[in-house]
Amino acid sequence: MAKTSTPLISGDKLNRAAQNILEVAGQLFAQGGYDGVSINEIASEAGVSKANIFHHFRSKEGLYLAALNKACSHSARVLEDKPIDSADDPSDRVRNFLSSHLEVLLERPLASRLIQRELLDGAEGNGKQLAEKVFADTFEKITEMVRDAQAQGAIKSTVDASLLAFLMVGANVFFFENRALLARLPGIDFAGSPAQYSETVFELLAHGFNGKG
Amino acid sequence: MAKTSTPLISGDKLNRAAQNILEVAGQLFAQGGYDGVSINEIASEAGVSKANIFHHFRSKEGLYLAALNKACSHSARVLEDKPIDSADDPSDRVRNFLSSHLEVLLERPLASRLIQRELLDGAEGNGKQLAEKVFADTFEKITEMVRDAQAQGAIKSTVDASLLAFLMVGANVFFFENRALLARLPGIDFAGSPAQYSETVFELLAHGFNGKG
DNA sequence: GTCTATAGGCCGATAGAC
DNA sequence: GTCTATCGGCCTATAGAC
Repeated sequence: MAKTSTPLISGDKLNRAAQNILEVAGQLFAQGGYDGVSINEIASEAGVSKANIFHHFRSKEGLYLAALNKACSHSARVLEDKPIDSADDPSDRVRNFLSSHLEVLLERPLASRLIQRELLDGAEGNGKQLAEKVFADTFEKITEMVRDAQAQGAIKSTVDASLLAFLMVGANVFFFENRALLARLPGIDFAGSPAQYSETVFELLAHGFNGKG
Repeated sequence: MAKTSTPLISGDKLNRAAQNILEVAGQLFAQGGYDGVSINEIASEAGVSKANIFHHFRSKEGLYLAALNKACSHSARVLEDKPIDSADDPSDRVRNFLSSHLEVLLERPLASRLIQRELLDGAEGNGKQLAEKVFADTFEKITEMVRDAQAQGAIKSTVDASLLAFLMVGANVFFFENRALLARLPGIDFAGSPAQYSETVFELLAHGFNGKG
């Protein structure tokens, strides 16, 4: 269990005004994307002048990176704190991961969205590297958990651990990104309840759809 | 099998120059998003003047909608044509869907990306409705396929058909969106081969990870 | 640290010649 | 149908008073 805890330094020693700007910027960037939000809007929403923003942050890109950095720090820290390994049964650890991970995504939806957005359409550069590190770390952690479960005989050794990890993360992210649309479609039982979704996904992944059960 | 074939009229009666503009615009919008691409860039890339674009298309938004419409038409038509139902074994139909759907996504990656982008960050409006219709139709079609397979005893009746459909679409979309990053991560066998990915996902979904197999 | 004022540039969209 | 030239507006970023 190597601990490569690159700190992903957040804006911790910023004063109240700067923190406020960062907070507002994070929300707006998450909703509108980098190009879709102007410094004017952020200034207006934060109740400060445009020049004040440029006093606290080098440039629009600097502000964006600071907001993304904050979101990534939060996401990494929360996943680190979640006691996934607390359960004794390795199968329960997988079950717990599925629900915990989805809860983390839903807990701070705008931070999650900011990271997802950067992964999907961010230009190559500092921002994308940050977001990709969050993705890779999450992915690595869950892959490791699957391998442990395989070593203990709770998961078939024939299953590709990274594939199962990828499917689990994907199932959660896909639910997170499409939950609004899902709720509008008719006849979807799991749309409104993340906990129910997690449990049903676990059952399906565990036992498969094959047969007449 | 109700056939609600709303045509999603594409720019079929456009002349060569306009088609060219539409093609270029579709590519650039897919890569950069609506706000990330200017009419100047499209004009330059297409080899025409900016005024010419406004001659053929009412506005920037009109051009964007035409490009999105074209992508949606393609996506809907291809899914309609794919002979998913050709297999006799309902289990094979599910297997075929997984690989066919992923192939469709990868066949025209920019069109797929344009639709995905609109689903994720598009403002409420005509564009989002178009993209959501494509999503909903795909989702409905595959749900129906799962229900058929259940009726024939190939899939457990206890499985939630819409959940399985959602997981299958999600597994493919998540692979499509993250394939570049996936290829950069170490130790991922399925990253470079969509066919292998589809097959492995099918096996896992069919039999589950439970047990010592 | 916070503000007003403004520089300088690119934007979407239009006018009008050919 | 295609162009050049241009308009008014909004953008990021800076200057300088307080």
